[in-house]
Amino acid sequence: MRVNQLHPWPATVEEAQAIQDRLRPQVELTGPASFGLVAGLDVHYHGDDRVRAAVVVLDAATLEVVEQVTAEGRARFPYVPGLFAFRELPALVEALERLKTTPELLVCDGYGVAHPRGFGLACHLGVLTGLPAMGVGKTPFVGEHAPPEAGRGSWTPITLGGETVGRAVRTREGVKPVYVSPGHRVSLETATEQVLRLSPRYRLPEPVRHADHLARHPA
DNA sequence: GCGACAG
DNA sequence: ATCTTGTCGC
Repeated sequence: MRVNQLHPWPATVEEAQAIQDRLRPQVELTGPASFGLVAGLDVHYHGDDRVRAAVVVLDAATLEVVEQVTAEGRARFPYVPGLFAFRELPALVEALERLKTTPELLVCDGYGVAHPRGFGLACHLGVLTGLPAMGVGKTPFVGEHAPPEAGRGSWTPITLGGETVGRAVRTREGVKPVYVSPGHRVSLETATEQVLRLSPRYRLPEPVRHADHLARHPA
């Protein structure tokens, strides 16, 4: 698929933050409610700064793999909480460009608008591709939330500065919740519905599990 | 000031 | 993220 050209690469924390602040107004929090093809994205780190990005496209109805690609690269930015996207973006964009199919939803390993400046990795990828995108985090990052009830499907809001920016969603009975937030062109309601639909069996959504596996053990 | 902080 | 064994449970 075609991805917008990457903006000039930031050399400092201030420049990276400025890019986030400049792109943030482009984020849309409404969009389609259902999707035919859904992509999971993940990045594996190895060595000092080597990264391998993986994108796996699934049929949303059957959860069968339709296409999978990887891309190798280097992390071109230090790890700074809140600027995490700048480590993974180049490799993920390169992998997306290798896709023959065009997914209708990107499920990212990380956060969307539940972010210190309201512009996490899922927002960044959504804006660059123009596709609906959502973030699924494995650990709490920003804001406040109460633990959801133990049953699968229960959730509680994640609030930040009085705003609801995401949800802690229980995808498996009695297992730690995942932290869901919209990235681009999806509502929080749809993101919640999708994470549950895509996680019929494990804590993490199938597309992300496939991407994680592929990034670690490339074909 | 200090610690904590998506992956 | 990564460095790492065994163990419990479905």
